[in-house]
Amino acid sequence: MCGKNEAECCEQVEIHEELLKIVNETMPEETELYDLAELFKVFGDSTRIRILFVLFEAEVCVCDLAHVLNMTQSAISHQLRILKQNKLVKSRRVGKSIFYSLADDHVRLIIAQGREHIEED
Amino acid sequence: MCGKNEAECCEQVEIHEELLKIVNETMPEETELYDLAELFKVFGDSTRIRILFVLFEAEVCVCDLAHVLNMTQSAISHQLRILKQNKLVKSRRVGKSIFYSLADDHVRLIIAQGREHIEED
DNA sequence: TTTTCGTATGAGCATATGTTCATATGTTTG
DNA sequence: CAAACATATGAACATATGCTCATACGAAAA
Repeated sequence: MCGKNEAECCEQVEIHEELLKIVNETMPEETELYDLAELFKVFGDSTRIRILFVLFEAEVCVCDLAHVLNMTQSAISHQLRILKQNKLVKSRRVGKSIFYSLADDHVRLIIAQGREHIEED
Repeated sequence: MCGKNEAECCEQVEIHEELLKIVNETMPEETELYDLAELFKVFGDSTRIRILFVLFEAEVCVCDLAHVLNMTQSAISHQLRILKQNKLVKSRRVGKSIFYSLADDHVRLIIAQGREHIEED
């Protein structure tokens, strides 16, 4: 580990204090950091990503999602719950079925940015 | 579970076929879906998010990151490895220290979109 | 060259996560 | 009301993940 005491690290003392100050000013609250990580965690699963890509095209019921993605109704349902809790999708009941759709356009934008990133070189 | 056979689901047959066709056309390759999820997984941890917020402000060495975020050098180093592998940060050596900085601006954009989303209502 | 400093990394452990299975809930139909 | 259908949910299990500890690596200084 570096430095013998708090202020001494990498032989930089002033820069250190400066950095601490700036970071303390710009770093979001603990709650927001946690919520942010929580949000991205939702995007961090290929099953949920696939569900979102289907919802980019149409409003569909759980049953169709399961069929199109070739997965169990239960698995899909569990993931939809997570997507809904994080307000990425919304649902409405039509008879026995429940149709899911995108909650807002941030979802498209975030995924678009992600695609741009991984398509570099 | 729904439907007795493949084409029969929620009493919708044609819509089903239509959906399958559209999804097959627009759904990215398995590899890309996996990479996308992998990328967002990187953003899905508050420690890494905090590291990125520091790098938003300045180019810093591992030691300073550990100090500013009040975490072990090892823990920070492990996370930096993940961030680097996914090309979110880059590094350069200066003497004994290694300075890390943002790899590109997609990082800022993605996090900005995320913040917008969680700040709704 | 040996020591010191800054960083990287592998093993181990505790926790988190995704899927399956069984079952519950809610709606429509007979 | 009972049966059938669509979806939701809890428990269990296997895998993934983040941190710690010990240690290795790499560069600079003695």
